[in-house]
Amino acid sequence: MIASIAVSAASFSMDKPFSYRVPRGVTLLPGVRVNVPFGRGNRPTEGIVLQVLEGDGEDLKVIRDVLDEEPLLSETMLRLAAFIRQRYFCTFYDAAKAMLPAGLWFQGREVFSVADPEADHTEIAKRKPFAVEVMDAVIEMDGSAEYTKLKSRFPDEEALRDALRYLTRKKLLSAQTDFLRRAEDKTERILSLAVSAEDARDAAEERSRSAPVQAEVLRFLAAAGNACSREVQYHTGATAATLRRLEKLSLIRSSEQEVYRRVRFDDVEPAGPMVLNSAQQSVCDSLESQLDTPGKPALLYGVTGSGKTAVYINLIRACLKKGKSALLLVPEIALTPQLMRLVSSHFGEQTAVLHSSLRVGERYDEWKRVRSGEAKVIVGTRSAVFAPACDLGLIILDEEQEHTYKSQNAPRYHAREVAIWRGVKEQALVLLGSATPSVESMYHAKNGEYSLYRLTERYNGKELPTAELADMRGELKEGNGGSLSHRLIRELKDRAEKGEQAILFLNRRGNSRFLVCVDCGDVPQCPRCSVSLTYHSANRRLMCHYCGYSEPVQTACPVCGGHRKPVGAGTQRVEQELESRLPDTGILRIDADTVTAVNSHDVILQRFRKEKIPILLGTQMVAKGLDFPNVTLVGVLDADLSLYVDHFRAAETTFSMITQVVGRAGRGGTEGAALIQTMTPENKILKMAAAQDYDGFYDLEIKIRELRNFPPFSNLLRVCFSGNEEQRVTAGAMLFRRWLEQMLSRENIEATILGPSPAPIVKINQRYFYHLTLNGKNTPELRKILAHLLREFGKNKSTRDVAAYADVDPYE
DNA sequence: AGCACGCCGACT
DNA sequence: GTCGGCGTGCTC
Repeated sequence: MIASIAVSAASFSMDKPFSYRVPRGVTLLPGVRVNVPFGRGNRPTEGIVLQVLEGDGEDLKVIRDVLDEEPLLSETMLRLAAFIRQRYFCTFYDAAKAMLPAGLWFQGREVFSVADPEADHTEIAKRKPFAVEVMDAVIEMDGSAEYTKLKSRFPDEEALRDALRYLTRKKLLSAQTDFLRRAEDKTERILSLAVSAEDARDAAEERSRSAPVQAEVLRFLAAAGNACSREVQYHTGATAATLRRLEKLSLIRSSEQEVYRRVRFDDVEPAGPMVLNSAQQSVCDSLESQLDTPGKPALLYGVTGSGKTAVYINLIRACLKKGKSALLLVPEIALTPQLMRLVSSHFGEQTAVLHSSLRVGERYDEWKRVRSGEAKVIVGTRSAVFAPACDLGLIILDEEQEHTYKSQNAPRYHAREVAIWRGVKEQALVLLGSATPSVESMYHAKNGEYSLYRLTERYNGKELPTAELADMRGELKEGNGGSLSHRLIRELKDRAEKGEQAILFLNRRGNSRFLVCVDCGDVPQCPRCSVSLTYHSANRRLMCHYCGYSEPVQTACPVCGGHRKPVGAGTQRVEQELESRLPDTGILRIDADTVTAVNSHDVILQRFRKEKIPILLGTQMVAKGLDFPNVTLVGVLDADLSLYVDHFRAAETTFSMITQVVGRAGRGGTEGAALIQTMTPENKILKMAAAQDYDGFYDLEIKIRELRNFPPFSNLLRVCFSGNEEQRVTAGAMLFRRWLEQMLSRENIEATILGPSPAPIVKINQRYFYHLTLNGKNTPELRKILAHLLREFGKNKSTRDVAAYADVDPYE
C-alpha cells in the first residue's frame, strides 16, 4: 500500500502530498499522523495521512511509525484543510495545525548518546575545541543528552548544531528522535529566596557590579517574598538563564505550581427556555425553520440591547432538540463572561469551551468531549470554528464584524469564511449576528446571498440611548486642555448622585505612555524595532511590545542629558483627572495594567455590578457585550482617534465601536444617554454613530466602497516580504511586482497593484517588512497565479534571504 | 527551511 | 589529508 502524506517539514514552495510505502501488516486510515523519514538526511518528520492507495511502492521510503490509534481529522476536516491551504496560501500542515488542539501535537525529541565509549574524542576531535566541549557535556550527562538540555547549556544554537553534526559524522555520537506528546499540564515556576532577605541583599550588593541583573532579581525577591518567574522577568529584565544561574548558586529556589486559567461558572443555576418578545419570537421561528433546510447563511442585525443572545439560546435549544450540535463563536472569551454564564446556565454539562487561554490539557479534554459527542454546545473564539462537532446543525458568529475572527498568523483564515464552508458541506445553518454588521455581510444580505433578519427595537421597549457629540475644540478654547469636557463631568456627577452608573470608554488600544526628553524631545526607541519604547510605571522599565526588549528607566536623557518625563493620555491619566475633578466619586479602572489574569477581568466587572461603583473607566474591554442595567451614561473620550487612520475599514470600525459602547447605556429600566467627545463634530460617521443610524452609515459607506473598489466589490490580497536587509526586501518586492504585472496582463486579469510600501511597523526584531497590495477579485485564477508566484519566489536564488507570504483580506 | 554535496583555499 | 566556507539543488 502507498500512503499520500502531508509532511510538517514542507514549506509553502514545496508543499504537496508525498508518497510513502506502508509497512506490511500495518493498516492506515486517512487523518492519522505518522513519523516519516524526510529529506536527504532522512530526518524524522511528522506527517498526516491524506489518502491510502493500492500499489507496492517499491522505490519509496517507508513510514517509520504510526502515531495515532484513530484518525484525528475526518474526511470532511481533511477537505477543509485543503480548502484553507488553497484559499489562504499556507501549507497543508499549517492548516491542520490550526484545526487541532495544541495538546495533541508532538514534539520531536532528539537524544544524542555516546556511540563508542572506548573512543578518545579529545584526540579525534582535537581540531574542533567546541565539539570536544559538547562531547564532554554529553559524557557528563551519563552518556546521553536531550537536545533541549544541551541547548540550555550552549546557547549558540548554530555552533551547537554544527558540533553535533560533526560528532555524529565522526561516529562519536549517535542521534535518535522520538515523538512525545506535548506536556498536558501547564505549570508556572514560583521563585523564592533560598537565603534570608538580609543575606540576599548582601549578595545583591556584592554582585551589583559583576552581575547587575542578578542583583536586581535578589533585591526584587527580597522585597516581594516570592513571585512567579514571569513576574520576576517582567520587573527585572532577567532572562530564564539568569534565573537558572541564581538557582545553581543556591541563592534562589523554584517550585512548579499548576495554574488554572479556566473561567469556572460554579454560581450558575439551570435555566429554562428564554422568554422572547414577539419580534424575537418571529425571528427565532424563521431561523428555526431554516435549521431544517440550511441553504444560505443568515444575518441577524439587531440593535444593541435587542436581545440577540436570547435568540441564540433558543435557536441552540431547537438545534439540540433535533439531535444536532451547535457552535457559538464569540470575538474574545475574556470579554464575554456574562454570555458564558448564560450559556452554561442553559446547557450545563453539554457545554464545552474552546479558546486559547485554556491550559493545553484542558483544551485537549474539551476537544475530546466535543469529538465524542458528549458536549453539544461549543462556545469558543476563532479557532473553535474547527471544533470536531458531531452532526453539526448550527454555527453562530456573534459580533461577526469583529476583526478577531481573522487570524493574524498562518493560516491567515477568517472564521466567517470557514464557518460558511462548513455550513455548506455539513448542512448546518450559519448565523451571523451583530448590532453593526460588517459592510460586506450586509451587502451580501441585501443582495439575497444571505437571509436578513432585523431586530429594530430594544428588548426592554426603551428607546436607544440618546447620544450627543461634545465639541472638544470649544473646551480647548475655554482653557480646558484635559480629556474630560465640562459637560461630561456635570453628567457624571449627576448620575452618581442619583445612584446610577457610568461607563467611560477610552478609544485606544492598551494605554501606552512614552518617555520624552523635555529639552531635546527625544523619545527612546527600541534598538531592534522601529517603534518607541513604552513606559511601564509598574516596573519602572521601558519595554518594547513587539520583541520583548526592555531596559530600566534612566531619568537623564542619553542624547542631551536633559530631564525626561512620561507622556500619553492613558487610562491612568484620565483616572487622575477624574479623581481631581470628582474627588468623592468611586472609579474602577479596567485595562491591561489592572487585568492580570483572565479571571480578574470578570472579577472587576462583578465588582462594578455588585458594589455599584459610579464610574467604570477602560479601553476596548468596556465596549463589548456588557449588560449592566444600572448604567445610564456612556462617555466616549476621543472618538476621532480610530477614524483618521489609513485603512479602508477605519470608518466601519469606528462606527461599530462607538455604537456598541453607546449601546451599553440604558439597558435597565431607565433610559440611557451617551456623550461622544470629538475634535471633529462635523464628521458624518460620528454623527451617524451618535444617532445610532446603521442604515445611514451603510448607505454612505457602501457607496464609498463601490467608488474606490474596496470589499465587498473586490478583495485585497496582500503579499508581505521580510528579511534582514532592507534593500534586499524592497528589491524582492519590486521583482515580485514585475512578475505579477506580467502574469496579470498575460492572463487578462483586472487588478491593481499597490506598493511595495513599508509595513506600518517597518522593522521588528531586526527584520524589515514591506507589502504589496493587490486589489482585485479573489477568483481561483488569481489565487492560482499568486500561489504560483509565491512558490517561484521561494525557489528564486537571488531573493533567497527574503521571505514572502500572502494575506487574504488583511485587517490593519 | 534544512540539509548534504561539491568545490576551493588554507592550514597541518 | 582535513576542515571550513560558500553556493547549489532537492525533499516521496
